[in-house]
Amino acid sequence: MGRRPCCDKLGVKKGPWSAEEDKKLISFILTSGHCCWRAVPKLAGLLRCGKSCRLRWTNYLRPDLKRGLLSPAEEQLVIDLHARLGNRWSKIAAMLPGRTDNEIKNLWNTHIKKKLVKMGVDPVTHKPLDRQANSVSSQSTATTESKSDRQLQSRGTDGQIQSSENTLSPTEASSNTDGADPLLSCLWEDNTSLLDELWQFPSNKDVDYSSVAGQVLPWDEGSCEWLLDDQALG
DNA sequence: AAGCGGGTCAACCGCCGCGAG
DNA sequence: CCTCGCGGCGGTTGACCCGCT
Repeated sequence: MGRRPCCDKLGVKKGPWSAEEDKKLISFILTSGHCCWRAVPKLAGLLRCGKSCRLRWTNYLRPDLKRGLLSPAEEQLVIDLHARLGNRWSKIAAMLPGRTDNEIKNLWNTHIKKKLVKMGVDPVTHKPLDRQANSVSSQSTATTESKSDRQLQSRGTDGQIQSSENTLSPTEASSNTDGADPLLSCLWEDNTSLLDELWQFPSNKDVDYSSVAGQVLPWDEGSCEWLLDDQALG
């Protein structure tokens, strides 16, 4: 016997979400919340699996999502956190307000990973590739994570992290968040008033993310120790 | 202009952990 | 203590886009 599917596969729609479905999901969650994801599609009148609804909401429709490219500082933080946490994307995402685990995971796999390899850094161990080969052969355990972090940071001072690939200035990065998906902005226009009443956190329109992307962030200081100290990360 | 290949990202799949019964 | 159901997580897939030849 195989594993029981998460939802009744019969009559469950798959694939990309339509504007109509998005609208239904948004208005349902804004008015009723999501007590139980399994029940959401039925109550919202969607032919979708509960998981699919949750994913769509958390990764795309959530009002506190920050869209657009990661700022160099955010990118550096992702690298730093990955060196400590590994592929625990949800934990990493938790440190980046408005970013989703899926988004960071995608970014890591498509962009940062290659960038690190290009820089000669192993994206898995965060150690220099050549040195790592030596350490593997000599079974050296002397290199600690913090050490590799420092190596990474020092590379940053060489202009590698803030390399020409990262030509996006903070202001450009923040302006990217303004260029929201036309569909989303359309959807949110319909719900803005509702949203303001129902949500504690502000909508995309109300947030000046330039204050995040453009100003000096705590992790700009070159370390996110304070974050890691404060949070229980298992 | 058409074909191809690489990059990007939304979405799915299946496993895992946790809490309730 | 055990079982079951649910939400969450990470890996993977596939459609779409874009630049290059």
